[in-house]
Formats: sequence, C-alpha cells, structure tokens
Amino acid sequence: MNDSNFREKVEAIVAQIPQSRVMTYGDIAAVAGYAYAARAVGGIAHFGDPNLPWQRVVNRFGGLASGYPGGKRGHQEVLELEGFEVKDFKVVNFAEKRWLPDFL
DNA sequence: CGAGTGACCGCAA
DNA sequence: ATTGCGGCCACTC
Repeated sequence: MNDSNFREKVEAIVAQIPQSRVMTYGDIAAVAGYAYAARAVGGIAHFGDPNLPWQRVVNRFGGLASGYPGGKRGHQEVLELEGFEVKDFKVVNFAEKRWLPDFL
C-alpha cells in the first residue's frame, strides 16, 4: 500500500481534487508523506499522468505553474474554464479554494 | 550506477 | 520591498 509510492499517492490526491478547488505542491507533498518534496510533485506532474487535473495544482502563492503545457497562458485559460478567477497569473480567493483530501 | 534537472519552498542579506 | 541562495524529493538521461 504505501511503500514509498509517492508517485501513486500524489496522482491519487490530484485525481481526488474536486472542481473549483486547488491544492499546493507543498500540501500534496506533505499529505503524501514528504513535506519537503514539493519539487518531486512538480517532477511527477511533468512526467506523471497527463489525464490528471494538474491545472488544479498551483504553487504556494496560488500562482500558475511554469512548465504547464502552453505556459502560464495555457494554465490560466484552463483555470478560468474550471471556474476559477485568475488575476495576474494568480488564483483569486485562493485561500478559500484551497482543499485538503478527505482521507487525511 | 552516477549526475543533472525541475510545474517548489523557506530563509537571508 | 526585492533579489539571491540552498535544500529537500523524485524522475530522466
């Protein structure tokens, strides 16, 4: 079950993120078991399953990601389609839209 | 097997 | 206030 399947854990969490909700890399890493593995989450995001809603994953400032397909530009577009309000490459009311997994 | 990279985070000057 | 540096983890070449 949880033999350092950091990758599966992160993918599972991201896949469970509800719509209109966002999570930070640090939070996901912490929930996965490694509070300082935010970078690893980013790496998984790039080489992980592209079907997962990585668009709901943002950095600690609620800002957009750097390497998202299409750049911040594309990320912002998708976020707005998800129902988010993006302002200056940052999610508005990000603190209120922040979400934590149930199984935690 | 070893080294480098990265969609990050936190602190210091 | 802004800029720069180091450090943690996993993945790829």
